[in-house]
Amino acid sequence: MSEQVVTRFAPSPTGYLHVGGARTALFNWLLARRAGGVFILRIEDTDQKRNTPTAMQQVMDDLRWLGIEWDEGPEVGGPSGPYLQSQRRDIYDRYVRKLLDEQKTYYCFDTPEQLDALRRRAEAEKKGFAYPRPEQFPDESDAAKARAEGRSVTVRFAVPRSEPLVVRDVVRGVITFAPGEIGDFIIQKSDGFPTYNFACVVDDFLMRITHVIRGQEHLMNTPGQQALWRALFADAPPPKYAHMSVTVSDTGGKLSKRERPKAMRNAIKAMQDISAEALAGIGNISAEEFADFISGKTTPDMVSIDAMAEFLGVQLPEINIVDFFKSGYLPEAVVNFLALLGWNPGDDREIMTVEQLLESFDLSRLTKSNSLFDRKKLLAFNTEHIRMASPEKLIQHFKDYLKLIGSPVLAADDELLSRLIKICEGARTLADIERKSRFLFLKRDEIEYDDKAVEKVLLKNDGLAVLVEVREKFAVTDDFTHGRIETILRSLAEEKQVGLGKVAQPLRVAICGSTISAPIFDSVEMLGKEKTLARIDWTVEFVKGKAQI
RNA sequence: GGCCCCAUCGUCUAGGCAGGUCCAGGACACCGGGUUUUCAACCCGGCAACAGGGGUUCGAAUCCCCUUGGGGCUACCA
Repeated sequence: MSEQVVTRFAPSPTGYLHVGGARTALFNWLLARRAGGVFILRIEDTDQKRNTPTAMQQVMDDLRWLGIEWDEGPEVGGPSGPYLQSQRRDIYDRYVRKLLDEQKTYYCFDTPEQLDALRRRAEAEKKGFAYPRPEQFPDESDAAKARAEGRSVTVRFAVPRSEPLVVRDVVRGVITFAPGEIGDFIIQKSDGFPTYNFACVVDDFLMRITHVIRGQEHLMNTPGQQALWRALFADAPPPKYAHMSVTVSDTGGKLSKRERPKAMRNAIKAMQDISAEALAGIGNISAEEFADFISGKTTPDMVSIDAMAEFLGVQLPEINIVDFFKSGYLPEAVVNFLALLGWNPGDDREIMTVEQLLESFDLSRLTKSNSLFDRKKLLAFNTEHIRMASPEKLIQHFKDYLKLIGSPVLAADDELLSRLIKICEGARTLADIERKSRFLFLKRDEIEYDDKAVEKVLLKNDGLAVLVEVREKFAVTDDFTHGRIETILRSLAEEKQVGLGKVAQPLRVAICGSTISAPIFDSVEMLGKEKTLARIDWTVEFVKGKAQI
């Protein structure tokens, strides 16, 4: 029997791909690639209410950005399609029918209120809730009658109670659930759609999945799913299950999409004198919605949150994969970091390429305990991956990044881009490189002068006077090259018996508006004589005007 | 409340299954110093952990039990 490994990533399309999902996808992909197997992307869109139309595309884009390609799934097809569960309803219906005929499942007609009451009673009695299975299962005529009366009809799986349910987990070993502990769960909803627990089992079988790597939040689903598997596919061996540790946030609890709205809310609360009305306008939500958001009652969608954050200049914690892209991270760094969240190669290696991860990945080295998402470590990884990346790759990533954020640096040709990248050696993110370079591509009136920089560097310590001297020296040289510029600045500093910083900083602020830029000699050379002189003139004028006020 | 999982530096972890080689190793963070035209990067040094309590054993971070703490699930969500 061929032992081909088949894994899958099965997201529900409710929004962007977030770090937790990306890690799950990565581990499954790594295992499949490592084993020369098949990696499937399956979209679990069985909840009509939660699906968002653009989510599937977003998830696919994000996976591809990370370099995770699927062998079967949307857009690429495959022998077990369709890969959207919403398009497989007839398949699920057949299996529900089979189970119904075999008396392994039964119809239910409860209202939400009735179920609620049942749960409350269990809680009051300090017992776990398990649906009370009827002595006699309702038959087809009962179901037909209920439907005719407009009552909701669901189908529940009668979970075997003769013996404990035993789950063998790759990470956690043998886990035993007492008989009756896992209650009869719904496999078909009243709208006719299958539930996750059912569709998942059917599809894992039909798509011949051999390994399921997923988050620990699914551990409690496993005994039920395995029981279902035995009821449906007794002859086929179930997939091996590996439940990974959960990634927790530094603010406590499972890392989730709520992180960003939460941070936004806190930021708004911490701010003085901001107009609720204006902000609501920015976020394109009503005043009521805004008030509800601040009070914690509701959460606007991500577009609103992002718009408000951008308007207020608030840096929200990255949580979706696309957030990291926007912040200037390299996919290689994100992949590397994600891989080490709950897994390690068993030696001291940390910075690893995808190829190295592929060589080393092994299910037996998944860790059991939860891990905290440490952004600072990711930053360190990113710094290292920028350093390691080949010039070709880095320039491509940089261009993708510039395009994404709509940077003026996009105007640069490849030669200039590679020079910018080179002189910004040591950058932590692509955003650093962009920030240090963009002044070259701005018109004079687009440059924003940082008040503090002007104050500290130009108004104090004769900064302005030094700047004027620099201008005079620059004006009389025709050789406006890196070497010449360096000579001019260094000799001026020497002449004045001051450090180079005293000369370079005023010039830096003059040409880019801030104390942070690419190295000064390169910056001046790239900007060119004409623009440099013009910016100095403009700055001198601007600062003089400011000093008078 | 019920069920389940987990527990080594601030954080991610190695070591644990096959107890002595671990007065616990690495990385990030942090602190101090160096380098320096800014921000970074870089170099050197330092701080820092086996949750607590019982066992088992000649010997326990490693095995067992309890306590405590953290997390997950408890939906006609996935």
